Amino acid sequence: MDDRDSLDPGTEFTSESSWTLAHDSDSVNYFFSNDRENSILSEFGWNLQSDEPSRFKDLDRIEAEERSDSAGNLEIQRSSAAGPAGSSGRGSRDVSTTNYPSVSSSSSEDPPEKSTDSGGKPPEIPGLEIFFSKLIFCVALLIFTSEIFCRSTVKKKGQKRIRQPRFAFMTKSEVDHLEDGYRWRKYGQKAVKNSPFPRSYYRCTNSKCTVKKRVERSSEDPTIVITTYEGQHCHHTVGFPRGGIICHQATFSSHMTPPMSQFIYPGMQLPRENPPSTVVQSRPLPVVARECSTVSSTPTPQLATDGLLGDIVPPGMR
DNA sequence: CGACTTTGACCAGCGC
DNA sequence: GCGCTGGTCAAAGTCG
Repeated sequence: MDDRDSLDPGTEFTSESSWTLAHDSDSVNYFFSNDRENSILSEFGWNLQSDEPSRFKDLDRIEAEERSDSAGNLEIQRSSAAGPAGSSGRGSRDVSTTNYPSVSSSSSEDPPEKSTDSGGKPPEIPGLEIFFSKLIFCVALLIFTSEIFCRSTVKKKGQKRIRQPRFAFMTKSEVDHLEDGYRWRKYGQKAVKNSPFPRSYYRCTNSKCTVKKRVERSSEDPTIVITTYEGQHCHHTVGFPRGGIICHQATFSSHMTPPMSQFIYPGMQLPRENPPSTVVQSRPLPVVARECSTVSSTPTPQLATDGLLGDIVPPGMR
């Protein structure tokens, strides 16, 4: 029996802007995707990838496919169809901006990132970009950690390398290494087959912590950063540079099953099991894998006034 | 000077 | 066994 069941993966809870946590019960990987094209995030040009959860594959399968098939796609749905067009990978993405509505995250009609050409300079809002980057990762990480602690890793004798549960997040970002509340030390970088972009390897700087993460750009859409976490943190997050500290409520241990409510701030809507301020709207999900939950978060486009995470982190958690 | 990044070398796993 | 690839190590370099 799996503790993760406490999350009730079948539960659907959603709100105005919903993110989908796709959960393939046979694998250990979870993917977030934004399933509303006009969600606030995508309005700002920031979106987790929208896709049918069923199209997401677990990482091991992805890797197997990558190995066996030169065309090994990560099944990343492009939000800007032309891929690398025009811009050379990192740092090149425009925060599409002029008025948000023009962005429709996952549709193929998106023109390739055009940028500054038409008329005036599009107003850049790096603050927003950073803000939503952090927002996305904060929320994703919260769920991720809550999930990851629900799973105990069984060590087998003789196994040389124990692969811990891994979780991948795809985020539209021009920043490769997105802030997630922990401090990381880079320990390697490798060129990846079939990708022009290198993959970076990070380890949590906490000496007792074995969590690793890999960061790479999608070869199909360089604006997408794929971050893969492996392992579990055994410590609190560190503060963000501007003073916020997130999710320090839980003292993590491998056998814990932290309820989602431990990680989710009051503004967020929670699964049914976690009553506080739960507002559940039943809403048909587009295509739902065997198990799929929609985790809501209602990010307001309002910018933080007291730090980039100021309005992400609930007051009680600061 | 410590923390962190860079980067080439090395090792292990896997498919052929 | 061999070669390819991913993952890690560790020395050197960089930065604040």
